[in-house]
Amino acid sequence: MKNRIISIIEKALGKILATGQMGDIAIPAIELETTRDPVHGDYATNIAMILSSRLKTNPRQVAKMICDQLPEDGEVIAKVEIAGPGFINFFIRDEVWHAALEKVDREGVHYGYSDTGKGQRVQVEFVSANPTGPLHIGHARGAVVGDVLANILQATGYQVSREYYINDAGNQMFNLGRSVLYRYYEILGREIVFPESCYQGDYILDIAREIIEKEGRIYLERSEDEVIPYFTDYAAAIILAGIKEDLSQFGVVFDLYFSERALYKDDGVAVILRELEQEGHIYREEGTSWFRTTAFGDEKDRVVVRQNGEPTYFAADIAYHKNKYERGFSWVIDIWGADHHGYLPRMSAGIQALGYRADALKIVLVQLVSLLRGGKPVGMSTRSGEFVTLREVVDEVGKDAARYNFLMRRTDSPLDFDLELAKEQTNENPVYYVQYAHARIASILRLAADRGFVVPSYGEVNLSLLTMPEELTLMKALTRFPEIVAGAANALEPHRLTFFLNDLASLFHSYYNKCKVISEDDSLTRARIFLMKILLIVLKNNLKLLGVSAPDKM
RNA sequence: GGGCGAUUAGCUCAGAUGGAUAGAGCGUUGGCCUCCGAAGCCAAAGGCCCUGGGUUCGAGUCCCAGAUCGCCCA
Repeated sequence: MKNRIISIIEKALGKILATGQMGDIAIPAIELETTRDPVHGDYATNIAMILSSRLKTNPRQVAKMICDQLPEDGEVIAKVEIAGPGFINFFIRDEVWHAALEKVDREGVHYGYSDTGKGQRVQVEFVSANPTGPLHIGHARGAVVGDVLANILQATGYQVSREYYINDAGNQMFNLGRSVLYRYYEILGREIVFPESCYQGDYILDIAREIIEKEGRIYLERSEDEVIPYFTDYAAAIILAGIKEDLSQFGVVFDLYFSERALYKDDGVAVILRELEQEGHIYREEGTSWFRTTAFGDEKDRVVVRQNGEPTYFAADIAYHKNKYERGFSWVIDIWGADHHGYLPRMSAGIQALGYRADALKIVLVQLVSLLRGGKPVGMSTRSGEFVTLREVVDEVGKDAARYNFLMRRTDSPLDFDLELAKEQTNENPVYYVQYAHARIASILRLAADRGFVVPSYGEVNLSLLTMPEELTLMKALTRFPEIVAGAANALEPHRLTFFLNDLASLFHSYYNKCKVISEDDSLTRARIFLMKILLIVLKNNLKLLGVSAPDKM
């Protein structure tokens, strides 16, 4: 639609240039925007104002020249107006909007999808929490954002893979094993002081009990160093299984769980470091290996191997990202907590040193969540074991409300999550507003069916009967859905979908209160049923991208 | 001390590549169910878009400086 009008404008400009009235200037890119106020038509362009500033003439005069050259066939454009300082406003014929609904009807569950991604392989890595304890509310936001971004990218034609990176090779894993072992000692009666640095949560006790149940006291005899790796693996396996289970309850499923340990197999990390050293990206100083990240814009160089020979997380991350690209992903998206933002320049430097373009890695920072209950903050700390788990939140407020609440803000804006509010099934809770619209429409269609109406297809209704301003507004909004999805994908901003959804629901509720879909007039009723059918499709497709259910009754 | 982000209605927040009279929810006030689902709708009140400069036909949006808040780093 937009492009059609732009090309019409271009043609008009071409004619003017040919007459030489404007002298010899280049035509700038024509920008056509959708207007805010219907008084300004459907689309507007500022081209006359831009040209006039170059020509040093009156913008309205330039606009007049352009308008005079616009064709008058009236196939698409109903009216053109010059307004304000020199805008050219385009009014689109109603029939054009009617015709646009055909596409929605035809594409159905695929409406809104596009192929702009052209099948490029994209990896979205998210959550990636250490398997040292259950996921908590802070992880939940990242989980939803990653999941929905993946959905959106899929909808825009990318081939998407969801991945969870398991940091299972570091110090805190050792600490996990030690925590379980000490609880094991404790339960079996050995007197110990449980260190503060260890994980305090009850789940540690549960794991220790399970080991005792299955294997008894046999580990009491052996040395800590000998036993801890076993305890670590045992605990990590149980915790990871729990994480997977919690995520799946939350509607998040990964294609791959990638273990950090796999990177160290066959000396993998060391090999990559040697390669980078040969290429001059790494240098040594007093036994420490440094990555020259400053060469790629980082503020200082970073350690990759410590004096004791132990590689840093950064070293593993470089190896991991190399691995990602070697698996054929042309584009990699990492979802990080915003508190890691300081890590961004070195990661970018890392992949550039590996020879990949800086824009092959996109990092989405997700801001902190403050958990509230009835307006009061709920404390959280993994170590101390005082936290609200993802599982508890999902059990309490439900998957739909939880997901929707995390999607109501830009990802880079901090978010308050109030358990009481999210649980309330009232108008305080936006997810119900949208779901209610869906259920209401479904209910209308049920009633229509009872009255003997069959839901019609595009060719079976006369849409010119839909003359209410609300109906036209609704149609225009519905045809914007593909743009919204594409925009959300392009900007990696999932919240745009929730705002659009809210707008649609609002348009519908307003329309619903103004007139009745089912009336005495059969052909009008059929046209309106068709409009409701189309609206239902868009609501459902949008909700699906968010991973939120679209109930027919509630 | 350095870096990143934020600052828009009483509160929580949207404002896509700079556009015409600044948007929503909550809260407040007042209306709307004999009528397809009131988990809804309509209306009103409420704003030096943090401050000061700059860029230009035009700035909530872009640039610079400052203030305040949050986070990261030494």
